[in-house]
Amino acid sequence: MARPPRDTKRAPSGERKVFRRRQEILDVAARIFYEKGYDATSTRDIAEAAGLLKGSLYYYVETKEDFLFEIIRTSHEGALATLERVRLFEGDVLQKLACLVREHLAYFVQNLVTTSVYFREFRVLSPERRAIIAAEGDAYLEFVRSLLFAGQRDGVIAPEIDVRLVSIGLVGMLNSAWLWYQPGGARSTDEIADEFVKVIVAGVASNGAFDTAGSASKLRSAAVERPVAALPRQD
Amino acid sequence: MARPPRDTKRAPSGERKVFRRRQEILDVAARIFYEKGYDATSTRDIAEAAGLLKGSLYYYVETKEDFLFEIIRTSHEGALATLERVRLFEGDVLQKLACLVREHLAYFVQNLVTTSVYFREFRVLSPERRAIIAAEGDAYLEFVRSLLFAGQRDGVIAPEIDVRLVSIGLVGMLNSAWLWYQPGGARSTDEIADEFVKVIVAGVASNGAFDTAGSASKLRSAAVERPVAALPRQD
Amino acid sequence: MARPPRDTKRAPSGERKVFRRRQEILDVAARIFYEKGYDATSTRDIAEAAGLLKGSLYYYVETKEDFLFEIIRTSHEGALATLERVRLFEGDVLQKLACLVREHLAYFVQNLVTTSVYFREFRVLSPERRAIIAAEGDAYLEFVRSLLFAGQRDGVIAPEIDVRLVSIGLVGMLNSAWLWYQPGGARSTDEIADEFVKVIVAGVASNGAFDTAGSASKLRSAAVERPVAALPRQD
Amino acid sequence: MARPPRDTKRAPSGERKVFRRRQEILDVAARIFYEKGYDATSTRDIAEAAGLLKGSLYYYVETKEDFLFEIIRTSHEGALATLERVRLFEGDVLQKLACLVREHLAYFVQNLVTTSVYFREFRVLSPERRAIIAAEGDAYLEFVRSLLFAGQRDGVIAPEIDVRLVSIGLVGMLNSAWLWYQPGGARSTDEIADEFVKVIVAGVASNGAFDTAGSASKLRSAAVERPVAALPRQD
DNA sequence: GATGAATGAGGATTCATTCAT
DNA sequence: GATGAATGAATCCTCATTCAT
Repeated sequence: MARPPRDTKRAPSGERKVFRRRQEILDVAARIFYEKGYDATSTRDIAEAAGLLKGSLYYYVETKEDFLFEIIRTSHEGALATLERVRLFEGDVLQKLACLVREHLAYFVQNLVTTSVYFREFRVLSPERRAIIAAEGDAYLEFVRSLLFAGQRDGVIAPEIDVRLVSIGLVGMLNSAWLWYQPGGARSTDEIADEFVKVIVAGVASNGAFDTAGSASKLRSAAVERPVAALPRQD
Repeated sequence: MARPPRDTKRAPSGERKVFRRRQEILDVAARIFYEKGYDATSTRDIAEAAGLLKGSLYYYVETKEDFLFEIIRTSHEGALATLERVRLFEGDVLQKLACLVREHLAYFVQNLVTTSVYFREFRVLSPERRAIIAAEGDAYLEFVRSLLFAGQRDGVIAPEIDVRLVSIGLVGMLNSAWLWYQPGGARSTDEIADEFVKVIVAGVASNGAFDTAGSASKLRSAAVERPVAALPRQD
Repeated sequence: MARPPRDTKRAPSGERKVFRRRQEILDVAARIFYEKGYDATSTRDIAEAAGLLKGSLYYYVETKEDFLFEIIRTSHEGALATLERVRLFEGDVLQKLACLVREHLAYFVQNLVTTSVYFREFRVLSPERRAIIAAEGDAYLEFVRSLLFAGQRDGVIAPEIDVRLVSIGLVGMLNSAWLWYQPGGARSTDEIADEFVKVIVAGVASNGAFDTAGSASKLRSAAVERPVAALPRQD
Repeated sequence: MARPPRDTKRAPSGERKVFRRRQEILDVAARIFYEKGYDATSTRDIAEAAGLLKGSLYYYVETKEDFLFEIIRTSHEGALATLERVRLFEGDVLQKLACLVREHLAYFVQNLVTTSVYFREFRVLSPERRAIIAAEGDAYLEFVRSLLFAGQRDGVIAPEIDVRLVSIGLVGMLNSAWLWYQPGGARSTDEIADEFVKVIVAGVASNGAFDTAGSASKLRSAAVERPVAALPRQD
């Protein structure tokens, strides 16, 4: 018999009910933010959609921004969690890369509303909160980089590739999904992912080297200081 | 040589003066939108930065949204104009593709403020105005597609690539630049572009084909109905 | 005796309270509109007079025009309601006509503020709202007409009278009351009404159908202090 | 050869031109006030309709209210001038009364725009200006009264009538014309006037003093399409 | 847990008016 | 005579937030 996870002092079912209600409201809020944008959404909109009055929201939350933060944090953490599956994936670097692409896109698709809110509204968060998300988010980019570095070490990824820049581009590409993915589209997520995998892996793999000698200038290895946020970070 | 009949004394310099002042204000507005976001920017912020009073802005503009629209439209049209240079570029498809990547990134870098405002705030535009931009914007994606199709016809681009999806991914990748590009970064735009070119071209080129057969599921050829917006479109 | 199931504890007194407060504010607004005119009255004026802040008005109303509409609608419906008493009045057509004049004037006098606001500001209402009022309002004129027509049928009203035109003139005359009626004037409403009755009935009655002397109460000769402006004056 | 009336020191034609232009602008303003109401009309509306810019109006006028005052004053003086014709009319009191009704209505019809503006907007004038108009205006009512008193002296007007009240009612009736008169209506002004004359004269005349049948011109029975609003309707 | 009533600061916008040119 | 650019005060309205009940 599982115990209620935390804070069990009393009124366990009561507390859980509040928790559930709160989650309901957050879901409602996410959907409205998704549809109208954060700034264009009033607390009244949220309250009405959740079936209570404006003022009553403040039982669950302290400021309107709290809604946004909770939504973004949850979305972000979910995205980071997909990395775990990539880590556990058995295969070489290229296969892991393919796995990452698939997981990333799958997560987007399954969480389109919150993911979109995250990407659209990240910047309205307070600097402090932005920093919290950003810190976690760097881990994602770091993971991609380490994957690419490992691939170079293993010889399956072209050595002339600038890992920092390419990882940014790759993540940027995947992160654009919320802008074009259509829930009822003609392709399954898997099909979309496969297509991306094809191009990305071919792009970075060493055995498929394309002679870009002519067009590429000599690359110094200096890093781009403030690269793309990680998976879901956008600032 | 006859002089233009009337309006000559005042109108040209006069009209130009309003025009110039208006442009000044638009530039100021763009910068503030860039720094604080559209919704967080008050008309008073703009007015003060431009050296007039709140109300005086309305001599140049009818609504606050007009500022945004003007900024976005200009940014968007500038981006579309880069396609002309790609069209005129002499070379095969892969070289043209490389050219497009360079021009795209160069435009972003040189117009970071307006481009960023465009991407961040596109959705606050009224549906009508969004539609205006979107309509023009489809041309960009269409161009990329025709380029890839031509490459497949010429045999330089892998035939198994789904042009629609890949063009979306490619454009999505380039469009993410505003999120990570740092004006004073260690890399020149050319270097960054070269890096992207390397990966992209390698990714789509047929001669460097990577065997993705294992990872790719069977692809049906149905199109994605409403794929990513064009270059600068985002909705 | 079962109590109404829910909402009973709070709702009735609660709802009534808002309702009452709203009515208070409407009354205050009517008075200020009466004194300064609608356009010259700011929401701040209303709020201050009602003892709240500008913004707080919008808890009770959605736009400033709502105040006006509510005032006018109430005034209008009250006026229409007087017709009921005329309908129930026992007597011949001429006596009913006399009754109508008295009721009409009595209503004006007892509701001078709202009636005046109605007449002064009717045109600032939106076309939609104007139409709502107007639709109801036609009933009044229609009633007067049917009364006059009935009188012609009965032979008590001169057959050569154009009922449509005369009813307009009659109503126009009564409706001018708000322009000249003085609350503290030397004449009672009854006396004023009698005077009008005399002239109107004499004006429309067939020869000999109405005994002027009988219907008039004893008139004192005191003047109405601030009567209607002259020809075109209206204040 | 008539000399320019006043202020002939110099630039007679120049001054006249300004005068004419000013009158043009006043006419334009009157029409817009008539259509939209004074408060809803901006100086820009007037300027545009007159073919110049907002600021340029102030060459002709010092404040927006000046437009209104000029319009109302002109309208008012024109109305008063009709009294002259009534004074000169040869006939007994009842005939003079009939003449007054006709002149009054004729003036309204021929000056519907300015008359309506006068009635609608009189109250937005400053107290000082209102007083100016009002002072002149009392003469009108005074004239009507003296007419009725004379009629009582001559025995053609019923002695039991309260002249003050009845004159108010009579004028109120005539003054309501702007609310219901329709330029393209089925009745001529004369026909309308005759109808009013019939009732009014019958209403005030001593028994048998006035032959109703004789004074009325032949009446067609066509209806007035959009007559006065109902009781409290005013549009 | 939720409501109802209000707050108070700030928002975009309007507009009569001015005045140097 | 008219323009163009700006003023500055006022306007209606929005909205996140509070708190006694």
